[in-house]
Amino acid sequence: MSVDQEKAGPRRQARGERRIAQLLEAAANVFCTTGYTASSTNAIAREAGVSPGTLYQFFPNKEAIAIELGDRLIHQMRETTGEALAAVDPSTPLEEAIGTLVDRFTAFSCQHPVFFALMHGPDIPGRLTEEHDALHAHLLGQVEALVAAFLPGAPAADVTRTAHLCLGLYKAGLELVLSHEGAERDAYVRELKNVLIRYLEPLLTEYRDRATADLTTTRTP
Amino acid sequence: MSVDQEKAGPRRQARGERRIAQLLEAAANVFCTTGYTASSTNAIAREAGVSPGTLYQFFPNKEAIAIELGDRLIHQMRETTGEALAAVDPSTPLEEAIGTLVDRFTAFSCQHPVFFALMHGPDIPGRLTEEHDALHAHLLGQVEALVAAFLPGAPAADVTRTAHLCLGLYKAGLELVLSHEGAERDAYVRELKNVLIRYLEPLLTEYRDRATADLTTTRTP
Amino acid sequence: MSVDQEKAGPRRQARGERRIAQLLEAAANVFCTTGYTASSTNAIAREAGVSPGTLYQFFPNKEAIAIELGDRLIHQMRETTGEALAAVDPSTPLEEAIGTLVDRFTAFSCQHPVFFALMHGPDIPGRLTEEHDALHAHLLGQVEALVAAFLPGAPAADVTRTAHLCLGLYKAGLELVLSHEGAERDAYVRELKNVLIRYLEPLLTEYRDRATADLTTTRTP
Amino acid sequence: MSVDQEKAGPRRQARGERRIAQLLEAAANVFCTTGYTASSTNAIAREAGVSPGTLYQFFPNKEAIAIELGDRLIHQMRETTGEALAAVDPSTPLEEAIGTLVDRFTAFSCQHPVFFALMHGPDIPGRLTEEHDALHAHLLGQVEALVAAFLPGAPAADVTRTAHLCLGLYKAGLELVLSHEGAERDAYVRELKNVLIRYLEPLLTEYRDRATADLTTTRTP
DNA sequence: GATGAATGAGGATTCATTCAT
DNA sequence: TATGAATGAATCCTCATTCAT
Repeated sequence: MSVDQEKAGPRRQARGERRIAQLLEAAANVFCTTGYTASSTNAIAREAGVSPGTLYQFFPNKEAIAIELGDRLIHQMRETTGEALAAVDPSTPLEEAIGTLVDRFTAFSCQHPVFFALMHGPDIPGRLTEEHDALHAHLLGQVEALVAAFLPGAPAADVTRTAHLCLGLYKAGLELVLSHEGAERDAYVRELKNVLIRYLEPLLTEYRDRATADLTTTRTP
Repeated sequence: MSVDQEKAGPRRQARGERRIAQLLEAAANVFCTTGYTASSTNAIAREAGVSPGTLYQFFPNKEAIAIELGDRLIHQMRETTGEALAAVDPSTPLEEAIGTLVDRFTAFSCQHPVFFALMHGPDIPGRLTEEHDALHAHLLGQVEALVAAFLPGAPAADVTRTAHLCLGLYKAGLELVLSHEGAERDAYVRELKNVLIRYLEPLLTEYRDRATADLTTTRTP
Repeated sequence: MSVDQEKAGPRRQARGERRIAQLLEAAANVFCTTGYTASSTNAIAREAGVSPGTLYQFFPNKEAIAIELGDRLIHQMRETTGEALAAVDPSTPLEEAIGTLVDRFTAFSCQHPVFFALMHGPDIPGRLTEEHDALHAHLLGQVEALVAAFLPGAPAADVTRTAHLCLGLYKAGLELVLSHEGAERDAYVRELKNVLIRYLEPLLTEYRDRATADLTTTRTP
Repeated sequence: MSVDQEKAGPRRQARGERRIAQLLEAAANVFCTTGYTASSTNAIAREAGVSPGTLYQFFPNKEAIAIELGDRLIHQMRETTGEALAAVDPSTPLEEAIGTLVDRFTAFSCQHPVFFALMHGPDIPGRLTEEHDALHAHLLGQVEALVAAFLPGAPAADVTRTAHLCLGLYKAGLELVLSHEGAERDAYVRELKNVLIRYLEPLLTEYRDRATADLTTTRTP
């Protein structure tokens, strides 16, 4: 809290931040080219141009790197896609909403390929590791919020299930999108939107009808 | 001499075949619990209760194990789901077709959890290793055949794309199915069917209409 | 000793002999292409088209194979080059003797490349393994006999030393001969002869003179 | 920062250099006692008193160790025997030249027994591995230069062949020298010199005469 | 005799992580 | 902070040899 610390502290922190950013970028590259499981901390350090020791000065282990990377991706995503999410409210036509969301998110994923690498955890279904869990949980939370908004009155279990499905379908579609280019990629984007729209549309009307019915039922005792 | 061989040969082979089956079963377990990439041949041998050397008497490396495992799964799948596939022809109502297929395939996947582990290749999108490729290619081929049958006259590129999508959606749904149990699992199965039906239904009518239009155009010159 | 044994015995032995020959031939091939140290018994068995177990029915270990191979080579060599050795007596002019011997032995080595592989033991000077020792000792014995014949009256130590040298020089030359072909190989053969002739010629005259001197000294007291 | 590097850098390098020297010395010992092919990196690490991982921090594999060892030997040899080579020019009487060279080189080989172990490649004639090749090529180059100097006007092929032979003869002699001690060793050194002198002497006069003849022929047309 | 399955120690090599400087 | 050397357990895989059939 002394003046000295106030001067040195930020400078150090600044340097530390640069190192961390550098390491995370390197990690992103390595994760993308090698896959998370097969990536080694030594390889990340090498890619970052620092020694292994330096890496461990900032991260206690490999998983921590992935977690931090995931967190930063979440933040960046919020900044990039936040307005899109905000602009989407239940009054938006579904087609438009899905269109905007998928466009934004696929654009983000294309710019940050590591996003996909992190989403695809180490294969074991059920057993999620912390970093993938964090990323997944975040996305799921957002999707759940959206689903809840679009399906008012739907039971929590249904909302969760629908959100899980939407996220899963999106990830599946994204994989195909990322593994193609040009016109074909665009075609996959289009189809992914169709999948989601067609799946959700009936749910929307179903719950709208049900809500009306409930209303009627309630009003006419 | 021929008698000798007839007696001894099969006996040897029998023991070997048992070992192979045992190793493959062990590998399936290890792949499921550890994930393919993180699985080690030593762990597989240990699980099978044999020495590492024994494993290498039958398989040259880890990939070969996955390949053989995949091949056997494909065969078993053919036997188990073959009639379902055969019974499905374009005259079948889509809902019924999808229902049967998804039921059969999810049942199979639930009985052979390693099937999912092998379908989920080592994280790196695009870079497919041989064993996952084989499995994936087989499934894709079947799906393509189905899609082609249901969308007669569709351009090859569309068929392929649709097949890719269906398979991807199925895999995504399967992951959710496998990670739930009981009633919730059933619910996911239902929703997975809905996803596929709703996505494909419009394509069917679209191509049917187009075919009719072509017919009309051709007939009235 | 019964009739049965007399019938079966030889037949069995004949079969065994064939197997042994087959294994030794395979071993020769493997030793030549892989080098003795790096050769594996499994590889030899595979090359011979038999199982590892069969190999161990005839040879207790890898070294025994090399020993037997060496012994057979010695026998074959005796048959092939024996007359050459026999024909060489001190009355033969050195040039002719060396010429004949080198020709015979290089011809033999070219026909049996494993001969060289076995002569070149596992690198460690001094530490000779049994099989190479046997081969080496045999050759050395023959060379010593020759040297002793050509240098009558030479002290044993000198004979041994000269023999060691001649054999060493021959082996060095042989390596060069074997690693060339056609005219160049012939040139190396010629030069190898020259090396030996020029080295030994002075020794011959030296000992002849010394012998004469001794004679004179003894006669004129 | 530069100060840091100037301070830290060399210190690190110093430690590393010491380790490398230590590892190379250990490797030399192991190669000598076990032979190159049969030597294991684990054994080398053990001999050096470090863990296997440490070895691999400095050398990517066994061959790299041999290569570096060979390189250092070449350098040491240059320093130790360089003046001897330099002092030898065609005007030197052959006997003296050979005497000096053999004395120097055998002295060096006796002090560095691994030199011989590395010269003796892995048994397979023709198939040279990089490390032995480097050493061999270096020696051959020097011998060729000498031969060319002593046999002016000799065709390149003859020079190369003669060099190959001299080197081979030297190696053969060296093996004998190394496997004896005391007076007997000296005797082998003497004989090795004799071999080389007697083999080369006639070549010298031959080419001298030929050169004179050419001169005469040219002058008296 | 012959087979081929079985062994387990040992080979090269990698890797997450720690530590002295 | 930063370095890079150090670790040692774990990786994949091989090999000489044995054993039940």
